[in-house]
Amino acid sequence: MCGIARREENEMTLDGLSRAERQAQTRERLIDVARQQFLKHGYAATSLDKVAIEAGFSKGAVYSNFAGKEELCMAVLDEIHAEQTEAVVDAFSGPGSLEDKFKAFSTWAQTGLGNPRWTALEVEFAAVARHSPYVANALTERHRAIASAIADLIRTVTEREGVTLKQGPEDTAVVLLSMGIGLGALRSLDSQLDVTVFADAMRALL
Amino acid sequence: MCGIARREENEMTLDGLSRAERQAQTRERLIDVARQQFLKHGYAATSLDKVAIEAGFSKGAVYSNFAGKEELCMAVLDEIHAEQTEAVVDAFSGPGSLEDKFKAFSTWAQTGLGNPRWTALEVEFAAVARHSPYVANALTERHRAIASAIADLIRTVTEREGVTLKQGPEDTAVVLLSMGIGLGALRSLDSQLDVTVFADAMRALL
DNA sequence: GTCTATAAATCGATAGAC
DNA sequence: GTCTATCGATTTATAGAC
Repeated sequence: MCGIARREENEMTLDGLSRAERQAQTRERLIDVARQQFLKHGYAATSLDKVAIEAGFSKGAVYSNFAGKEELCMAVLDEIHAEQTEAVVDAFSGPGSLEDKFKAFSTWAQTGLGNPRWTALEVEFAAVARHSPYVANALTERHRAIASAIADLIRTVTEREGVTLKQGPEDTAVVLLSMGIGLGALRSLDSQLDVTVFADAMRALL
Repeated sequence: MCGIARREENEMTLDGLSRAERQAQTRERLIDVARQQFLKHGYAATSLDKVAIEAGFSKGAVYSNFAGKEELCMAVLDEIHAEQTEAVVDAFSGPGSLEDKFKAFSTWAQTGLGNPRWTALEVEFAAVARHSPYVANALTERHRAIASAIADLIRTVTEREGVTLKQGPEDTAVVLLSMGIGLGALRSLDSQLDVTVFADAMRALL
C-alpha cells in the first residue's frame, strides 16, 4: 500500500513502462541479438547463453520468454519473413514498367531471397525439423504461406500487365522460391556467385 | 618366422585379403553406414559412436580411417556426388529426342538433384563450413566441379540439338543447381511438393 | 521476471592396451 | 588397425533465491 503498490496498480514502473511493455522490450532485445548470432554463426553454433549475455541478460531470461532454442529461432525467422514479404510486395506494388519491377526485384533478391545468411539459417534449421515435430509443422506452415504470398503477387502482376505464364502462378512461385533458397545456399559457400543469373532466369520464366 | 609371419610376408590373412584390402573394406563399411545415418538424421544429429557400432566397429576405427567427423562426411558426399554425376550424364548421353532426355532428367531429378535427404545434408553441412576452413574449401571445390560438369553437359546437348539458350551454359547450370538444391530443401519439409515443376521450369529455361 | 547455480546428457577426440 | 576407457568441453534445460 505504498509507492510500489501504487505503481503496480497503475501498471507503471519508474521508467514509464508497464510490466507488459518491459517484458515485450526484453523479448524484442533477445530476438534482435539472437537474430544477429543465428545469421552470423548458424543455428547449431549459437548458444543461448551467449545470446542472453550479449543482450544484457542471463539465460534465465531466455527461458522466461521462450520455450527453448527452437521457439526463439522461430521467432527470429518470423520477424525476417515479415520483413522480406513486405519488401517484395513493395517492390512490385508501385508504378512503373514490368522491367522496372524486375530491376527492383533483382535488387531485393541480392539482400533478400538470395541472401546467403538467411537461406543458410533457414535450411540448417530445416534439418532440426527432422527430430522436432514442432519445428517441422511450424516451418512447413510458414513456407506454404510465403509461397502463397509470392503466388498472389505473381497473379496480380501478370494480370495487370497482361502476361501469360508458362507455368501456373503457384508452380512459378515454388520454382522462384526454390531457386532463391538454393542460390542463397550456394552463395553462402561461394561468394563469387553472381546473383544476376537469378533475375535473368526469372525473365525467362515469365 | 612361423605361419603368421609367412602370411604377413604374403600380405594375406586367413580370409584371403591383404591388410590394405581389409582396411579398405573397413573404410567402405564405415562410409556406407555413415551415409545412411547422415541422410536419415542429418549431420549434427549423427554421432560417430553410433555410426561405428552400427558398422560393427568401435569409435577408434573411425579415427583410424578418417581425420574426424568432417572428413567422414566429405567422404560420404564424394561418393554421392560421383553417383549423381554418373547418373545425370547417362540420362543425357543415350540416343533419343530432346523430349526423351527431359523425361529421363525429370526421373533422375526425383531421386537425385531434388532428393530431399541429400540436399538437406548438403546444405546443413554447408553451415559447418562457416567455422571450418577445411569444409569451406572442400565444399566450394566440389560444387564448382558439379556446376562445371552440368555446364559441359548443357553445352554438349544444346550444340547437338541446335538449341540456343537464353542464358549461357554456365549460368544455366548454376540456376538448375540452385533450383534443385532449393527444391530439395523445401521438399525435405513439405513432402507434398511436386517435382514436376522442376522439369517444366527447365523446359522454359532452354 | 530475472538471476545464479547446477543438473544432466551428449559427443568429439585422445591415450594406451592388444 | 582396432578396442576400451576416459577426458574435456559444451550446451540445453531446470530449481530455487530474490
